[in-house]
Amino acid sequence: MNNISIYIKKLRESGLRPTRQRLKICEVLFSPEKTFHFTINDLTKIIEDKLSEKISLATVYNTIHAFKKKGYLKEISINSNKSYFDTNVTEHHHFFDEDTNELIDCSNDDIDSVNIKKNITGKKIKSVEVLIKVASDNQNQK
Amino acid sequence: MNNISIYIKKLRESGLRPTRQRLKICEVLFSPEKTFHFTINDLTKIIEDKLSEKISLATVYNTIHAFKKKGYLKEISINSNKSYFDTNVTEHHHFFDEDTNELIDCSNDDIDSVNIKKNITGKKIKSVEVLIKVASDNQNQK
DNA sequence: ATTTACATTAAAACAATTCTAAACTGTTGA
DNA sequence: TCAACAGTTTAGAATTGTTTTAATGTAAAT
Repeated sequence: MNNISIYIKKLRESGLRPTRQRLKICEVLFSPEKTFHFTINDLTKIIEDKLSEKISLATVYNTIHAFKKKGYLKEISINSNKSYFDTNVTEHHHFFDEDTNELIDCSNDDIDSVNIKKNITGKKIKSVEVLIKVASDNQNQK
Repeated sequence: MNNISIYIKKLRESGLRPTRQRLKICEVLFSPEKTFHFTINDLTKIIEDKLSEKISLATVYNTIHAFKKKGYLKEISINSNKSYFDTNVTEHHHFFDEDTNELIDCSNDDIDSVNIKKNITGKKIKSVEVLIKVASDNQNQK
């Protein structure tokens, strides 16, 4: 199965028709070997560079949201004015570099698995996210 | 030392002069026995109820930011359009109820302490936050 | 090919936050 | 005491990220 068919499959499974714009979004998101983090703004810029034409923000937002809902993307919990997404949808945690505003994946070498001993009654755990904020030694906490 | 003097001390230590508006903010934040979570909007509403007059958003924002910088308040990492703050500044973690958009403190009974094995070179760990998202059993992940 | 339901788009709306500029207040020092 | 200054409050404007809207365009089913 070639890349395009995979993209079409992902789009359909997310309830979306494969269109030129959405396939381009897929190419940017799912063709790189390494997973990565992005904001909507980042993504739009990358797509417009590759496409050499404008893409509507509304299209980007709606596609990203559908992928997130389907589980093809994860949104990272972070207090920022912007939303950060991750193409790595496996269970993992993050460092956040306050000097550069950059997210960095945590590997199993970096952190022991988190053990939740007790949950809220009547609720189900949907996700567990660890965010480790770091900064240069000589810098104040944000 | 009475409450007012404590508030004045906190304000001065945060680089702010004690004014009527700011003392009211302190009263709402620091007089309750139990710590709590709030958004700027929540806080503004509470203050206006107590004060029976309007307080400018700019005043609330500037005071909250000064307290956060000084460490008298913590901001919780969460992907939401709003910022959530916590008057509990001790190291602890949170449940986030996706049904009600409510933050709930995690106690030591709920979670084992998180062990970071390896850090990013040249950086210092500023904080470690765990966010456990929960929802009703019969509900989809947001 | 026609039809229908869904997509794309630019622009408007919206919400949280930050900025601005004018009026105000508390403090300091003549 | 009171002028002068530094910092404060305020309403409203500006900014930013995101969502909605309504008109036009396109994919896919018949």
